Amino acid sequence: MPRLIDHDARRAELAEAVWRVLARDGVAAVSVRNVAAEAGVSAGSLRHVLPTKSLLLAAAMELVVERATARFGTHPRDLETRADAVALLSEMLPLDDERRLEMRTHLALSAETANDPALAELRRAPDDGVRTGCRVVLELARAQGRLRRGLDLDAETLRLHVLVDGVALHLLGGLLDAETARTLLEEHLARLWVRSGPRS
Amino acid sequence: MPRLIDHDARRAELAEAVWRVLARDGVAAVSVRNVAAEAGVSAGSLRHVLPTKSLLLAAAMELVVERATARFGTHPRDLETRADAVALLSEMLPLDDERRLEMRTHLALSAETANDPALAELRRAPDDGVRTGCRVVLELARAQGRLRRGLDLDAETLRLHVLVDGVALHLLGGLLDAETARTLLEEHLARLWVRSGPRS
DNA sequence: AAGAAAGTAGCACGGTTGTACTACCATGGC
DNA sequence: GCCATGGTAGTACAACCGTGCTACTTTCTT
Repeated sequence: MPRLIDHDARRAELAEAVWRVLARDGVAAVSVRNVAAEAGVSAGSLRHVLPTKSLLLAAAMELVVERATARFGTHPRDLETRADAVALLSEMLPLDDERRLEMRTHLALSAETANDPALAELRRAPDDGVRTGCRVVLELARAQGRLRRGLDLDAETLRLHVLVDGVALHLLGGLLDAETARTLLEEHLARLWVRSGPRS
Repeated sequence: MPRLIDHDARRAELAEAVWRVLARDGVAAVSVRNVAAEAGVSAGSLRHVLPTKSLLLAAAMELVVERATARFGTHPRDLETRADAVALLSEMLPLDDERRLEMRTHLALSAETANDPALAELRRAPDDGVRTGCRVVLELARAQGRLRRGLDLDAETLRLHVLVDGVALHLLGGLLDAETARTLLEEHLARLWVRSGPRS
């Protein structure tokens, strides 16, 4: 047997190369050759792991979801203060380079959905992830008695999801800075929280 | 002199052809030849009006802004009820095929900004347009005495802008239907309006 | 030590791309 | 009637695309 490589790790490296090319040079520059060069391997070698371009793009999209859910999953889950809830939600915002790359990839490849049936299925995954992320935050808050009574959790999840995506889009476009983004989330949650009862 | 054509009209036809190819087949399919075929002319003829691909894409982007501002500008401007305000804001949402095409174009070409310096400048125009649209709605409401006192118009414009973009994104992604989109706007405005005083 | 398997690199292919350039056509002013 | 001119179409070219295929290298098993 020859040297074995970790296929998953390799796929991740190549997917990240897609992210970088995408962000730096645009969708049009995402070719098998360019991505291979960015990853420091030959095109033939890349094709050994990801045989078609469609699979390459799918891997790039899948890694976005994987990284985002991992990040969200390892975040501490006690919502001591409202700021903790904001911090948890902020995990889904493009606040550093890594997350900006991920979101740009998500947006660009979502647009390419029409062309590539393999991407069509994956398009829903990030949206679903953010949706359940929002829901989880609200459910945690409710479990800890922070939420006002009589709130429709479905409706509030939807509203929060719209807000988070709107803020994310504006962050990516440079229309918002991190601080005001935080404030927007904070103010939104303030309307859902119990009226500063015991200590929140 | 030979037959003269209306260059502006021609540019608009070609820009709309870009929209359609973009939405139907994805960004990758937007080539000079494909767009020319979609518009029913030859590539050579297209190049006579839009000499480079960069200019073609810029024309597609410019038409988005042009159409959107025209639509917003001709909308009746009396905010008799809150529903009128919602209707005015809805002008900026992708609620019909034309506006869906426009938004998809805006999103896709924004992502391509890195590649094309000519697009980089145009990227801000749609954002600025929506922003001032939101501001205009709030200013009209205030002028007609519908707004609560003590509101920071800058801050509220920003919040409304985030909401409108979030709703627009969700509409385009099929995560929202027109009716709930309308409700979201309505509820947001309800918090800014005077407490149903004289009759609103 | 030897061979088989896994990984790598690279070339070849048909096709498409953006753009330059040229020939052709239709029309308006003289 | 004619020709200059704006519009149209088509071809040519170098570059790049995705993908198939083949040689070469490396390493583990026997």
